[in-house]
Amino acid sequence: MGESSDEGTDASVLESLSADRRNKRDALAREGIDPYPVRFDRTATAAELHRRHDGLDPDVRTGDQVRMAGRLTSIRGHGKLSFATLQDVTGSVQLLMQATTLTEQATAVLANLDLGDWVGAEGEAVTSRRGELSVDVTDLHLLSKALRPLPDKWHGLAATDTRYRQREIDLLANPESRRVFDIRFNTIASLRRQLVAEDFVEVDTPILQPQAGGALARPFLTHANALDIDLSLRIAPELYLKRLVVGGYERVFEIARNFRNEGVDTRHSPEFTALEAYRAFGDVHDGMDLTERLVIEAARSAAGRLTFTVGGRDVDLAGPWPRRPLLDWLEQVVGRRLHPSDPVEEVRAVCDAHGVGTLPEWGSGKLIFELYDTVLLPTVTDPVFVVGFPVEVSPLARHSKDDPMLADRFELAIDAKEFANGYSELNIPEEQQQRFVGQAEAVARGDLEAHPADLAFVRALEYGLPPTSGIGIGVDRLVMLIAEVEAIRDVILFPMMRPEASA
RNA sequence: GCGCCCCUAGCUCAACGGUAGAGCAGCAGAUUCUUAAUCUGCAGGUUCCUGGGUUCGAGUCCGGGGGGGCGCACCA
Repeated sequence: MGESSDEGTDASVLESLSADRRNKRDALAREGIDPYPVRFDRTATAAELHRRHDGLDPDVRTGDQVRMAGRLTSIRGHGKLSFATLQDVTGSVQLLMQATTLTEQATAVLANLDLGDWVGAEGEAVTSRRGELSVDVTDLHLLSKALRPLPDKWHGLAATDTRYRQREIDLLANPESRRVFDIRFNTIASLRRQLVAEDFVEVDTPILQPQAGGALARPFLTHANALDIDLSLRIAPELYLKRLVVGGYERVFEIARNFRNEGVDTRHSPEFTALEAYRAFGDVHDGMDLTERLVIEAARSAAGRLTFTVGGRDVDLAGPWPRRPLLDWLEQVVGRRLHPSDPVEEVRAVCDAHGVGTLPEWGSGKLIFELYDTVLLPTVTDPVFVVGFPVEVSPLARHSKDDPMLADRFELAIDAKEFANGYSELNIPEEQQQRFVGQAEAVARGDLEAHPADLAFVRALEYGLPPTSGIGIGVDRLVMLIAEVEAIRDVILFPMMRPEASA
């Protein structure tokens, strides 16, 4: 927001609201009540209390003495009787506070309470006359003071930049935001659980790399002072993971934060999360099988269903998902069989006819890929595996046994977006070397996104990479689908933003 | 990068170019069954910043700057 806001110059209102809260805190301290106690022993969460006592008649005393802790989200003073809502990680429970039965300390704390304060409450589980499960509080502890007022309890927090910059209050004020991130973490937990169950080992590989490989993208650059060398932030963990397979880890995966120095929009974040998994002795078909299992089970586990609606479009994840050869599908749509071996001018003409923008240095394979990306992909809603991509745009994938210009590679398309990618890994060192040379020529032509030659990787292949199936899944996009949100920023806790105005 | 839109009280939002308002939150009071509690009263503002003008008058219209959103292009 405005910027003269540091230094306390804009001050007035917020300052006085905070001053009130500060004064209450200090008042308690003067009465000998520590406003920042070091610990509190909780004996029950809100969910546990509801589990134990839901369904009781009104005005019942259970005899169950509990100590609850959480944040105060609502206070309804009623003279000598007050109601409050205490919210913890599991849910919320009502506090019922009667002046006649509160301890002296509880009375003092209650008098100096504000919305947003962390409190610990001791008392008996009862139901109110209206039948709501409540804690009939006898003692009350301030656990930490909220010196700043929370957003509107009913309308929540709507200002988008505040939601992203101060995610903590977005989570506090907007249950919807909390729901989305619960789904995110459940999704990731499910992916991890499944892979571990299938004997994959979770590993971690370098984020700072001498050269960023494993994908085609512009990297972020940085510098290591100790070695006086330039480094890139990784754009994909692929090459290191395959080196681990060379080293004998037959099944590995990494849930990797990747960094790409490219556009920021609803579907792209410079910092995003990918799952990559490699499995020795498998091929591209095993990769598709694994991808389908992982995605379906993640959706079931995190959302409890397989149908989702995003932006008015219905997506059904129920399998098995169709597998469509790219060239067949393209033929149906453009009315002509294309192949990477076709003369560039002819493929380019098809691109022109379908309004696909091209660059002069692109070969037939790249042009075919662009046709897929801009003509075919946007028509997808339910999941489809597209198989058989030009080798020209797949520098790390094995060529197909019966067509050396096509790679044994799939992309998983859902809702007009690429969700996953995978292939039979190229494990022939000389061919990998040759592919890198081809990419180097692209660099020479000015292509900023060609794959750099990685000699350490080729050397690793020379020690022998077994036949290997590899997959990569875009975790953020998967979460967007399962949580039914349209902006990638809504599934990333702290998305990249310009810094707030400096003091 | 280009185009369109937005920025008003702590929060959510009003104000044909005409004295900046409401709800919630806050403060004071009433209230032992509320749960968006209710009732009475009070207070709360450099309208993101900055400069100029149609002019008597700018939150509103124009220029510059800042932040954000959406769309297009590149990308996953």
